[in-house]
Amino acid sequence: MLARDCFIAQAGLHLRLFRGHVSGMARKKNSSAETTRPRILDAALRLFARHGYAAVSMRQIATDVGVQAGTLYLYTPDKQSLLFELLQTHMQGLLDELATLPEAPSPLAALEDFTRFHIRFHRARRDAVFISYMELRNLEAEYFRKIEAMRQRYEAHLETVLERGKSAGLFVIPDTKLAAFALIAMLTGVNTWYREDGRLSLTRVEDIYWQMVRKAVGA
Amino acid sequence: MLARDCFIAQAGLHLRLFRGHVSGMARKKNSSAETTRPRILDAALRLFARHGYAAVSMRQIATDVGVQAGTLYLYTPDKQSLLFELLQTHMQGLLDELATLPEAPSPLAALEDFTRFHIRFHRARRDAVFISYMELRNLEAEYFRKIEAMRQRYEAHLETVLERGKSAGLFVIPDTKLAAFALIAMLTGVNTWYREDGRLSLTRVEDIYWQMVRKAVGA
DNA sequence: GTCTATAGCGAGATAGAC
DNA sequence: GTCTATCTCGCTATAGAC
Repeated sequence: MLARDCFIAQAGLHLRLFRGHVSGMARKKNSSAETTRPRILDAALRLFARHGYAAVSMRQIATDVGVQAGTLYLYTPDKQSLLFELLQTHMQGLLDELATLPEAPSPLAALEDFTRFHIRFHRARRDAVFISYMELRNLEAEYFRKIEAMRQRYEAHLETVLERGKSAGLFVIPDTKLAAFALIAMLTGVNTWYREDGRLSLTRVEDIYWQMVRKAVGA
Repeated sequence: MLARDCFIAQAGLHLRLFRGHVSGMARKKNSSAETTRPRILDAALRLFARHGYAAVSMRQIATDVGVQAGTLYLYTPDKQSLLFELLQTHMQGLLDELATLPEAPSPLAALEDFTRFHIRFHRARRDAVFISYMELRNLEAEYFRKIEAMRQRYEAHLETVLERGKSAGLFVIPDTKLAAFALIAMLTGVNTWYREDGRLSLTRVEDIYWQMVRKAVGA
């Protein structure tokens, strides 16, 4: 609680300092500054996914980026902020890309679009997905609520699709909320076993999962 | 490998010392010795599940049990052995209980039995399940392989059921392995949202999931 | 069988030189 | 903008008293 307030204050301060610095200078000669921060986030993403948030030290992240540990604190107020930013960026990207899906002509088409989108997006960002599911508990309460709210907006999209198909008499679903949970868990599960050099292409996997999804909702 | 042998040797040593002490004395007044080890495992299970293996300190486990940190090392050679024993015990329990399921009269009945068993068992041991999925990466290679092999034996059971139903013309399944992965992910997902005080009983949840499973395999 | 005490190490984070 | 140096803290694990 106290730690939380302290953290928010620090995050605000850091943001202000960082923006002021960028807008105040016209030079662009030393481009490492613009690329260091993304590289820190990339390294943190990969290391957190591989070893777990708690198991990764700031020193490891720094080594991976090629800077000293102290340098990290020019770009983030602390380790927790790094995690939160990764999760928030991931969830926002998920919602943004979902919003770009074209309006489907039918609930069935909308469900297929969602199925293929979910598999593709989650596969492409498997590290972020893994962190999103595993490290939520390491977020302080306020941050946790924000990420959780974004996740629920994503689930709500699928629920709406299912509800429409049910109302139109196309789907047979005993419980819309449970069906949404079940389908998302099933689709996300692809990440636990799929390998690029396996016997199936991702498109083929999409096809097979779509068949199972379609049958599961009784269409 | 070395660590494991070391652990067994030490556990044996400890057992011998302990027995010698008890048999040498007639008293039984201080019974804490028999209960301390299980209590350590219980505490570790709960804390690992809640905060993650790397985030939990031996001091926290000791505090939870009500002993000093140093005392833990009378019952386990190190922290990693604690994790491995929890995972192994869980997986063995899963396989043992699966083996007690009565022979089903048909592949459809066998699939229903599996579905309900999986939901019930995984719900009852959610902490161990969570650790099994999250903390595998914290195991050293040798330990990892052992747990992984047990998991594959469990999956093989479901694949066999699906294959039989497919051969009998009861199921329509484009790919048996993918269907097994998909169903297990879907069923395990119950743990992420189910609450004892929610609107649905676990039996009702089993019913609803079984309907979805049955339709997904085309039966 | 549990305690206190501590060795030895590495963590997160900060200060100030350049 | 990055470095070196360092503060303070908590960790795993061990030693030895009782």
